[in-house]
Amino acid sequence: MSKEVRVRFAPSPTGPFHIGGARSALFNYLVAKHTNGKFVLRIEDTDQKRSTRESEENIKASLQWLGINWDEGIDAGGLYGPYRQMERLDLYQKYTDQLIAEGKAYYCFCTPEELEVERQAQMDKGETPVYSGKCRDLPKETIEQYLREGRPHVVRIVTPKNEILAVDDLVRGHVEFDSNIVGDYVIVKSDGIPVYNYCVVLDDALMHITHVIRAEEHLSNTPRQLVLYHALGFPVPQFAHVSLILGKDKKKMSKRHGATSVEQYKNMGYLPEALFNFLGLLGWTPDSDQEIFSKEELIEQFSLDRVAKNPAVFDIEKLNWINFHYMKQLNEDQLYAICLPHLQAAGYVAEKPDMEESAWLKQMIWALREHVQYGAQIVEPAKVFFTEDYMPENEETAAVLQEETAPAVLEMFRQELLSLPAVTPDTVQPLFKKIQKGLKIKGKFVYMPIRVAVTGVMHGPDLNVIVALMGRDKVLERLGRTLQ
RNA sequence: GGCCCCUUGGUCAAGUGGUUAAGACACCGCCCUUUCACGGCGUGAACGUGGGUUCAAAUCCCGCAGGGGUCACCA
Repeated sequence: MSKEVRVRFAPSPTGPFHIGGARSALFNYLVAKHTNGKFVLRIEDTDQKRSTRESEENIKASLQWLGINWDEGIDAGGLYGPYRQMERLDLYQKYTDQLIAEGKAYYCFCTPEELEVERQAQMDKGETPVYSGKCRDLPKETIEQYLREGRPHVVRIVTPKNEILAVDDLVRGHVEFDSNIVGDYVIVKSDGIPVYNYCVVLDDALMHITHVIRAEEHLSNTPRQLVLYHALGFPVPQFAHVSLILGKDKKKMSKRHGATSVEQYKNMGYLPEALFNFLGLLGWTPDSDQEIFSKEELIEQFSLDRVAKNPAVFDIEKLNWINFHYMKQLNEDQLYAICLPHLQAAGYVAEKPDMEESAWLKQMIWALREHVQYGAQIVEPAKVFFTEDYMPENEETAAVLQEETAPAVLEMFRQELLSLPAVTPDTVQPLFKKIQKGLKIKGKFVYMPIRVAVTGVMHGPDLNVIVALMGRDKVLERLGRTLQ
């Protein structure tokens, strides 16, 4: 048995939790669970300007909602904490001192202006901007003097020249980079806070992470990090760079593409199981035709060697299909819970419906379930029950009421309904047959005029169900309005 | 622009030298149905391009094109 697999998800809390982050977290989680390893959650909050506790909470809540639980990290504890980078500053400092003492890193006093000029010159020549190394060999006395003077400075890592930095990526294969394009980059900012590339390496190494599974945008960071692993003498973990999730236009998914945060999907009434399932299939395929996966099945079957190299477009239609599948498994109460908030948001239902109303709502929602792929979709079909200013939606629909037999049908239905002791789906259904026989017309000419008069549209659940749900008074009133 | 990654139907994708090039979503059609939907059945639809290698290439090699990512004292 080789050593335990330890993976991590290390988001920076700088905004709503993105769907792409969720997929990275999911893949890490699946690898951990599949191998009986550990999944660590670490917060990368060294960007003080953009990091917020609110975002951190959002990330945790989203992860929990999805059912992606972490074994170690924020709130969970563990042997290698703290798990928030800003709380690890002392640790970083120790290694920085060590690196400097060993001559593997050095103070740099170049001003941003100077650097900008250098960079621009290199860009103009069509070269990759790389730090010149100007401060690399500053005399010891000069350094000490500058330090005493309190000159602003950063710390840079010494990157060896003319080396090949190679990574054997678990999904991309062997990838090589030229160390000359890396240069002596900054590892500690002038405010004393270490930079991302430095923290990750230290943290991943110190937390004994064995597999770094992250989005492809980090692939080009890997050579930088490799330099650090070498300088610090830490073992290099396995890397797996998973391709990005794209929007419809094949560009990295962003706000322009509609909902991009996990929270938004939650709020739209998607089910966590569905998103979990969908995200799992985005960039990974089983070696079978299976499309619907429970969490357990995904854990059992997942493996990095079946992760696709090419980026995947986020296909909302497929998500809807998967979500619908899970929606069909809900019972009345569960479906009600998912749909209610949307009815309330639409202004159709009060904040706290009473017993009677919620009982009715449950029936109504249940009747519409075939039309609802995710919670928010309840609003459209439910509209007929709450809006009074409805009209036949188009000419074709309006024409139904112009049929020769329509008035007679509506009138007859009104009479029948009036004399019905109790209005239920079962008692209403026979009325249609009765009218059909009485007027000797096709069923379509019975159902359609009534349907349009009552709902304004030509489609929807069974008419008897609609009538029963709407109640006698409302139906009579609507029939009357049309008959005038 | 440099570096890096990617390229099979509209979308997700299987495929690792010989297949009628799977399957799913979507689309379209048919059936079911008072209607829409659900459900069932079915059709159409793909290897970016040019060169090689080979008896044989979606699969291997090279060029090109296209898309994407990244080049910070952001993560």
